[in-house]
Amino acid sequence: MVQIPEPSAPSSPAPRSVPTSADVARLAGVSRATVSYVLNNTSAVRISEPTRRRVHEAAKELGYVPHAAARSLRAGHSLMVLMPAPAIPVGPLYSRFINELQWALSRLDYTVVQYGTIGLHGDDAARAWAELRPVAVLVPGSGLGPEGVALLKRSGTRAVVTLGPESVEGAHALLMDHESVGHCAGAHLYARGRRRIGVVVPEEPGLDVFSRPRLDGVRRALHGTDGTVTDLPLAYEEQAAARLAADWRDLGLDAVFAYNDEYAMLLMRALQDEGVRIPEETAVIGADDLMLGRLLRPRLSTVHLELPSGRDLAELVDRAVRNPGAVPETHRVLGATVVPRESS
Amino acid sequence: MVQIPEPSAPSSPAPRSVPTSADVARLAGVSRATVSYVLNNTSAVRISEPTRRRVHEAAKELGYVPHAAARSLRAGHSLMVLMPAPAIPVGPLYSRFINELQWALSRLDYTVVQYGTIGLHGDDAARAWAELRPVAVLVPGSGLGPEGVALLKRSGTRAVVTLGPESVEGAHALLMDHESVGHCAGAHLYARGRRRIGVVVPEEPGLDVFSRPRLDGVRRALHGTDGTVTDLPLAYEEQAAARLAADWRDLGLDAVFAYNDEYAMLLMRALQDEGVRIPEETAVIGADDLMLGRLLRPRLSTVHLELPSGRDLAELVDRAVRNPGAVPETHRVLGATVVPRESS
DNA sequence: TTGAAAGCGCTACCAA
DNA sequence: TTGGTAGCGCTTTCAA
Repeated sequence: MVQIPEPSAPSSPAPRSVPTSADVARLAGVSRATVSYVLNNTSAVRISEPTRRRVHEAAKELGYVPHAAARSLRAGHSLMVLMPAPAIPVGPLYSRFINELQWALSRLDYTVVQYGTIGLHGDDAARAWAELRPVAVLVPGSGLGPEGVALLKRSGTRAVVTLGPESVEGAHALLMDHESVGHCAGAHLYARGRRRIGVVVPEEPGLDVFSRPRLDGVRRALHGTDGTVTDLPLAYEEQAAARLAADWRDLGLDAVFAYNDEYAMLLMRALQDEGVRIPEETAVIGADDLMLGRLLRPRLSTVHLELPSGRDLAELVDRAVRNPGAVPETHRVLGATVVPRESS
Repeated sequence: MVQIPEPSAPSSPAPRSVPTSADVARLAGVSRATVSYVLNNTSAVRISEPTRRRVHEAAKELGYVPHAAARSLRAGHSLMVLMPAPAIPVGPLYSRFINELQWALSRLDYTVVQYGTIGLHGDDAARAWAELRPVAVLVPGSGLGPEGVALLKRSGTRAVVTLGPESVEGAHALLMDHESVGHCAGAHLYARGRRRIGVVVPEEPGLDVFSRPRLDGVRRALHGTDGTVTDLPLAYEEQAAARLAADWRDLGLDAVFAYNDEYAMLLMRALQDEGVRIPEETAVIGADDLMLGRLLRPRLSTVHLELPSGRDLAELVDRAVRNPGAVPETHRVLGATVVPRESS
């Protein structure tokens, strides 16, 4: 435990302590109860106007700020919605989604907190979250098991919502089915007459949560046809891409689903440098529909992802919080549609 | 205020309340004090092994999780380091930095919390942060004034650190001087013999915090020379770039600093589509040194940014927390160096 | 209209 | 080695 020294050093000018509602009460010449009534605009109680003014002035003079922990301790609950902070760099798509969600939740009076839980896994993470007694927990990705959900609920969390590939017992689920992304891409390539399809699988750790299902999706799309699927491990580096491109013709592929637009750009560049003609020799398709892809030549075909609207998710959370006994909802929320452009 | 109904609905199976340390004590047949000693491994007190076991078993059986708010209320402080969650989509550079910082701070026993404060501004935001009684607050960008800092400090925050263009009275400052980024780029282009230099200024709101200083930096680099600087407002859209490119030759520019690599790619593509030869007719340089730039043809020159290491910042925070009376430190932390490639 | 006081869950002091 | 208990800051019931 970190030792925090008391502010006894003579260097600090005026280590006077943090003002409490009692200080405000004293200065205003009223009781703490009155202070609370005034500052919270308690409607059940009428306080005379002069008193209100005195309290407000005292609070302002002292720079009084209420203590959230004390308040929620007393209240027995907070309106905190907790999300683990993403451990991997996250694209503009997801950033936008988070922002929208925060906005929508704050309109409903909730407070969104992203909690950095790097290094904690599974139930340890769940326990750490539970210590904060959030009213709801939103967990992107996998990693939270049924035990974690149970733990949270026993600690008073009224709604647990997962955003990930699969639903978890006891939790609401927003199924982001990345398998469908792969399926989309695979079906598209097959429809375009491609038969030997490569699928880039990023070597970066943490991305397998998405890349595995995307690969599986392509496999499913090609299942029972005369097409084949080859997985292509690839690190997000120029040389790795160059190596892959050098061997390209030996692989005998006529199409590739490159995991996402960024990997697609990386690979496409390497292929072009190697003289592979796109889309004639090899069709390329990415995913995420980044601006980036429109700027490539040939323009990159992609799979457009439709994330749930922040407002919808906020409403789901609110509903779940108000009715914690209800049976968990499960929604498929990842709309995947092909945006055909020039590269496929 | 959102009304949270008591779990009285018959639908919820067992709305038994959240176990407290008193419950654990009761089940283990010991006092709450003993429970606290055991679960916190208090070294000043020796508890017999059988008792320890009983307590641990009881805690596990009940699924007991301590209540962070109660603990920090009692302790008088928390080890929470608060950051406002970024409101704009943030690049991989910054994501990496945040992660590193979180990791480093958690090694020092701090807990990093990103607090969503969309819609709150200036002192309102500061007040909202202060309610959580964080031990330290890290504020990227501008937007926090001296009053906000004072407010936080009066509420017990022991360290306020800003990461932004300018230092704020009373707070430690990590000066991210984007002016130097522009200066770098401008000096580079001038050295390459360019004289009529355009500077892309994104029209997206929220980016002016960075774009303004970058523009100023270019101006400073060219000040007192025979070079000229023209600002080029540009939205991050294909058509906007196409319009700008269509007028390009009329502008009579021989170089452009495109704010960052993404805008550089957008503009470069539009220019190439317009038949403008790069770098012969117009030199292009971006910033951020994204992978992206290396994949363009010609390869994009860029300004590489060196953010402070998360570990260093974590140590600054720790130092500041332990010695809150000390005079605020100010560090310039944004290393900017040109990476010349083929586009300039 | 205002005040006194209980108590949220926890830790740490003091006593046994 | 263990237990009793005060009190962190706040809200809210009950009395005045």
